[in-house]
Amino acid sequence: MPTKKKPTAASRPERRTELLAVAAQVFAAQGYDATTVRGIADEAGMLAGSLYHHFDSKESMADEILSTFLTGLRATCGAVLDAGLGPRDTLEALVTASFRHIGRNRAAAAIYRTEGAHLAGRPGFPRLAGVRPVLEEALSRTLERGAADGSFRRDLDTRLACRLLRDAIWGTASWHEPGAGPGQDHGELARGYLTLLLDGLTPRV
Amino acid sequence: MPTKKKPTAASRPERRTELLAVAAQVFAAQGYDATTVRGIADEAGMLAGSLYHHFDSKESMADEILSTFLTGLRATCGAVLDAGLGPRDTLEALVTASFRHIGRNRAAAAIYRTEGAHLAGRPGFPRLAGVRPVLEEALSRTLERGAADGSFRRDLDTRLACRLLRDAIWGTASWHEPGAGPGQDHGELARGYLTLLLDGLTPRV
Amino acid sequence: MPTKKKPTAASRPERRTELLAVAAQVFAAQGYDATTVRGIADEAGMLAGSLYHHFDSKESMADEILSTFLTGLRATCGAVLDAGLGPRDTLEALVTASFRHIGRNRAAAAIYRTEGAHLAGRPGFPRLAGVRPVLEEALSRTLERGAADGSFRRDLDTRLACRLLRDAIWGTASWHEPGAGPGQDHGELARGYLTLLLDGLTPRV
Amino acid sequence: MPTKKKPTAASRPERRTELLAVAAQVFAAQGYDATTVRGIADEAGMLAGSLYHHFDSKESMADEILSTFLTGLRATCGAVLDAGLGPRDTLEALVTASFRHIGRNRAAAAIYRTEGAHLAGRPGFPRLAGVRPVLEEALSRTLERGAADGSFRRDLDTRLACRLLRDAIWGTASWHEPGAGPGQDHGELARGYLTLLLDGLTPRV
DNA sequence: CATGAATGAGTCTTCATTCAT
DNA sequence: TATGAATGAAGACTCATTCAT
Repeated sequence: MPTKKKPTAASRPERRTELLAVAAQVFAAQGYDATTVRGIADEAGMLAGSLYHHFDSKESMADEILSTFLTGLRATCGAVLDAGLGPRDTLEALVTASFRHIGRNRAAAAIYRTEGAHLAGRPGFPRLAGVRPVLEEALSRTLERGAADGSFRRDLDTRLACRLLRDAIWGTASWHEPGAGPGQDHGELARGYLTLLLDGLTPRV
Repeated sequence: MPTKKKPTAASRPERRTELLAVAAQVFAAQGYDATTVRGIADEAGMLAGSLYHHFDSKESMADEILSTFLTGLRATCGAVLDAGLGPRDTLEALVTASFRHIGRNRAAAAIYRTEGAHLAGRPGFPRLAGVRPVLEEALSRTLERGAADGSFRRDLDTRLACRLLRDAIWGTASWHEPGAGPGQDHGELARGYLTLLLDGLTPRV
Repeated sequence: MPTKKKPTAASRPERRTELLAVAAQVFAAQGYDATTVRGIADEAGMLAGSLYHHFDSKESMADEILSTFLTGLRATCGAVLDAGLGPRDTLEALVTASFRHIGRNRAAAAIYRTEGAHLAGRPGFPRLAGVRPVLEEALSRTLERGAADGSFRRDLDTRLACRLLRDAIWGTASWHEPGAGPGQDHGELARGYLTLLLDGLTPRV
Repeated sequence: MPTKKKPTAASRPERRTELLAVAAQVFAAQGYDATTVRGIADEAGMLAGSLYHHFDSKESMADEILSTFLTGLRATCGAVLDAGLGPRDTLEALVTASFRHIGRNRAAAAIYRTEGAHLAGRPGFPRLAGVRPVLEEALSRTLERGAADGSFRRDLDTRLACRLLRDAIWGTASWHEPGAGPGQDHGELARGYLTLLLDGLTPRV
């Protein structure tokens, strides 16, 4: 029987995704530990026990939310790095793409930013445990490349700059303004940030 | 009667402070909700129940840790703003002082950064509820002043810059490297960050 | 939406009632504070935590037991007063009906008699807090009416007589003889008491 | 060494008595189980631990309060019975003396009435465990004697009458009116009650 | 005698999870 | 798939009691 699926994951992938979106929202709003399975179920219009027809556990929900988000981020960063652009353009593309990915997965990003470190250390988050900080690595490599070839200041403290960029990018995940439009901002935001940052990174004329 | 102490809040202030330091460490390492009172007590070398001789509740411990930290930060920022420096020097001083305060209260800062938003919304954190984002306000005001008087670029997007600075500063709270020396770094770190940032903020020659 | 039930107050009313009966028995036997939730659960053949599927708290159980009992007593007294009988017949009916109600709810009555006053003062017993002493009021009114119209001695100290009656009636709640048959006694008991009491209240021939 | 006393009872009997009076008040007001040792200590102006210089345990305090009260009641009843009065006078004397004793030890009486039955069943109340219901026995004997010799109605249901008297007497322990004068009432009260009761008990002319 | 810090047992309550219907 | 009753393991908190100072 080729249709044999995992025991508990027996629901339409459609429904799964819906439920994960709800769960992500609740996790982001209250924190993973403060979120009860019943809280998620309430929000989804069902009873707590019913969630277990779709997921193995509360942990597995969060693990899936986060690893899906991170897989997407990895793909995004990988595509940018593989595009063969120069350091400056690569940096721009990384920032822009990150903003977009975070903006499109606000809840997951918020969970990851605030609780990723704690959760990764726990058993029950296997997919989260081994994850490398992709974005940070991409930034680091790009900055070093640019500092070496003169795209950026030669005396740039790349480790510091990397952290600054990283924190700036992830910081946006916390701007919980749900009122803000979902999509179009990311572009402007990224450009604004880049203006601020690049003018500090680029060597003077 | 100033000598009348609350029943539980008694105990010599010395011990209180010690215990709060321990608690802060554990909260920072595991997250507030994942931390058990027994975990704190273990670390402090006593039994869980004994903590209640010094504190009213787990919540009150966290509330006190965070509000003490924030009160200090407010004082720090206030002193800088009151010094009557120009926008650029004020900004430098704010960043330096913040780094120092965060560096000296690493655990509290980490808790605040990762869980402040969640915790402030809960009952049981009265002192945290009404707190204004002091640092952010100080940064915002300083940036606007500098943009107006030409200390910074006149076309500066102050809101964006404020957020960038804020996220950069708070980001350091997460750099958990306990190996890093506790004291001397903050100065260099602040200077390094300022170099990166100011060169982007200052108008071109 | 009348079908919207409180989350915990759900469960079929049948089971609720059963559990409350068990709880009442245990409360009556050991006292409210000395009763542990686990003790009730043991008696009900379930685990302590499972009780919280039916009730919000230990307090709410006792509150419901007592307020249900008192509501019934109020209805009983009200019906008697509304029957339009003369003072003497009203008094007889009040005593008889009270005995019956107490006899049919022995456990609740015992709890109320011994702990009602203490519990009503605590938070967590909202339904008990505002309750008027219905039976006492009914007795008082009837005695005064009878003293005025000559059904009882004109020089009757109604306040004293009211208390005597009240204490006599409630006293039966303590006669915990579980061996005594549940039903038929109340009638005889009430008649016996009335003989004792009325011959003292009725004017001499 | 003839001055060797019990280990913990090492305080002036004076102080002991004071503290027991405080304890009785608190027990009566809140119930034995709901009363904390610290609550008693607060009321006594000392710390919880300090009470253990005077008493072995919370249980021993209550046990002493109750057994002292009951010993006094036994003596009182005994004296009345030994006076060699007729049934009617004996009954009057019993009621009057009981009222007085209860009125002078309001708190202890209230504790006994509401919690005596529960507490006597627990270990830790040795002096309370074996106690006979002296008052009830005295009443019962007197009623039977009177029914036999014609002092009371010959067809009197002595068991019922005994209970009625008992409940009426103990009922006064609950009349918590702390405003009411402490002493002089008991006489009037007893006389009032006796009027009510005796006119029902005495055979008709 | 009194203090106050600490103990250790126990209580109520929560919650993720299971499972028969 | 969904329900709702039940489980069992924990967790926060309380409190009688002890003891060194």
